[in-house]
Amino acid sequence: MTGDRSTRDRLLDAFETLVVGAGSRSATLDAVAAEAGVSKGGLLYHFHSKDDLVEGMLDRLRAQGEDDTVRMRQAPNGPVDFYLETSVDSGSDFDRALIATARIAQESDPRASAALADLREAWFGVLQEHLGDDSLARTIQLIGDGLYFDDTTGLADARALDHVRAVLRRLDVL
Amino acid sequence: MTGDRSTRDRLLDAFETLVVGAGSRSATLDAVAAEAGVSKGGLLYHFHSKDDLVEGMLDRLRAQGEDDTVRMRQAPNGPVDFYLETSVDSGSDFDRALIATARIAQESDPRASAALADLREAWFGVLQEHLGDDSLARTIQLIGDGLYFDDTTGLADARALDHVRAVLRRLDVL
DNA sequence: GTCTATACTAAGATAGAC
DNA sequence: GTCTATCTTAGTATAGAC
Repeated sequence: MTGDRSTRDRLLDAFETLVVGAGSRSATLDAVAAEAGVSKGGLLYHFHSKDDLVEGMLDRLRAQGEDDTVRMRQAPNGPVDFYLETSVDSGSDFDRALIATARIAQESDPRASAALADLREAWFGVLQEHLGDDSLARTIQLIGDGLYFDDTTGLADARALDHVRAVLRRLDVL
Repeated sequence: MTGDRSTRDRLLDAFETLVVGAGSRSATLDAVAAEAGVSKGGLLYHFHSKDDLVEGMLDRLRAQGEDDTVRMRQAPNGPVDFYLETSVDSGSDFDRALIATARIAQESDPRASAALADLREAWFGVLQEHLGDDSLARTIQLIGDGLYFDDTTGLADARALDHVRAVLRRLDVL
């Protein structure tokens, strides 16, 4: 068990990086292989098709998502602040997988949409459980979605999170 | 001045429809021409390239956006409710143009990002002016972004808007 | 102003050597 | 398990007829 990533993992990393950076359209087999430092044939040994690459990414995302909800429940500053903070892209592996998945979901891939929907349901569950208030939980989830959207569209505002915290304090949530 | 749309407009409509439905990758010249009921050659007479199609769409979006901020200022239930309501896709021409543009922005087209940023700045200006509160204006804008994001990712919740209104009433905004 | 035909290019995928 | 070479398809764009 060294820190080395397997070729398979490096290929998934490369795929996500390219999808995040320029859309799945630009994440061609050639580009993914080059980014991972592997030949196209090498890539196709691990993943039979581009579609297979998506499946592999979603499998990894699901595992990462389970870890995330556990951390959300146990977060020192509470699940709400944890959720908001992690809605802004911190550059983690999980963020990258999430952004890549959302992009692919928007290109009408039902498997990606389903994976995202599952994740969101889990997050909402933790928020609802903690707040005991559907409207508040939904609204906070929407704020998280907004932070996330702005980030991925290049519209991010550095002070956005502080503004949100100020408003949530008025609602006695933080 | 009849209700007929010019071929040029029908081509832009078709382009937006395809981008919204399946991403700009699927909005091929063949597909756009077919959707508009024109041959590929006919399309290329009006728009010299796919890129030209994007420019045409952005020009139209800017004009639609100016109309929208005027309506937002004059909305009977106030700008906040107008903004939130129009953040959910109502199927209007403007919504379609906006969703198409956001998708193209996410594929790293700086012109699309810039057009979106201008629109958002205008909306924020109206919210800020009406509320006199930066934190609240930003937070409401994020909620709108969240509503919009959920809509475009197939995660929309029919009751989301009601939940948001309930929370905003607690803040004496609505 | 719109059409058909076609050249060019890029991407996905396969086969088989090493 | 990874490589090179190659086939095939699909998409962009041009040329020129009508």
